[in-house]
Amino acid sequence: MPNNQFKKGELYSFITGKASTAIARNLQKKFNTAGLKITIEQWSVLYHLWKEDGKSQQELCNATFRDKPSITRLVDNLEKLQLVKRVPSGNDRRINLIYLTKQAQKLQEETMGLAEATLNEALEGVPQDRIEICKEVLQVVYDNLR
Amino acid sequence: MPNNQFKKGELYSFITGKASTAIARNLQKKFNTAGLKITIEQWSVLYHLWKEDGKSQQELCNATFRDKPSITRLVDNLEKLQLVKRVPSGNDRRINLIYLTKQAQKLQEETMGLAEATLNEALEGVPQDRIEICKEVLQVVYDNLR
DNA sequence: GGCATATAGTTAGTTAAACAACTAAATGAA
DNA sequence: TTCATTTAGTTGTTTAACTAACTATATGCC
Repeated sequence: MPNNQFKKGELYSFITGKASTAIARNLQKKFNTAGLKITIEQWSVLYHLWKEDGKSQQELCNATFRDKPSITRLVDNLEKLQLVKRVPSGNDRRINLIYLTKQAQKLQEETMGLAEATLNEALEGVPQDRIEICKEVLQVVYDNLR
Repeated sequence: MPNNQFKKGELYSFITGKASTAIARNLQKKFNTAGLKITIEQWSVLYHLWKEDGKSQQELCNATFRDKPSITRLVDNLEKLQLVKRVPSGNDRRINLIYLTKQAQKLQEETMGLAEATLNEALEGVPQDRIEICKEVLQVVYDNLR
């Protein structure tokens, strides 16, 4: 018995993720306006390296929910921008460990401030308890499909 | 006074839209498995044409939250697949009206069933009232940033 | 009518995602 | 030790998004 909670007219936004698209575009514009020449996707990789760098590309795949070719090319472009460096692992010669450069470390504070500003705009007028419920529902969706 | 509702550790999923990415991938896999050779993005255009075709490309931009070059190329590819046809508007020679072919009309029922199945999997175990709140929050986010 | 402006759509260039096919290195079982 | 399997990462191809620059047509003001 399917839980037929969705009427057809309601399918669209959930599938296409208009809200997260709007958030990403807003943040990308803030980056551009601030003269920060990085993409949202590059930022999402840096985000996990700021928590702790020296991660392998595979670990970045898991953290960012991207496949291996996507991470290969994102790391390629981040290396071109001199924001990260690939360092071969001593233990396992298949593995690259990805380290932040000094320039990337400088980006953290500024971009995090812009990201918080975007979320504050996005969620203006939404009570905290409803935000919590929304986050929890999205987490279940992710866990159900992963 | 900003409503500083997000702590740093909670930024990531909201911005990157992992839940909607998971939904879109799941549905794309269902299309592939069923032998339906369309992308989610193409489906999102067809979705609005199934409601009513003969829309202009600009109307499709607004409906799908995409810019004009994206719609130009999606319509290009849908035309190559013989799923839509561009028809010049009689009133305004700048405008193309986009009409579904018979083949596209046949796709509607099957793809809508798969989309509902994806959403039922995604939302399994989530009570209806929490789904409603989540949808409303995402709508506010979209309205706030659009 | 004539001209500035706005609107509809296209084209070009860069970045990214999905998939398949590939190389190199590590693992594990006989 | 050897050989199949697994894991880490790369490369090639197609589709799509974003920006900027462009063409063609319509609108509105004088």
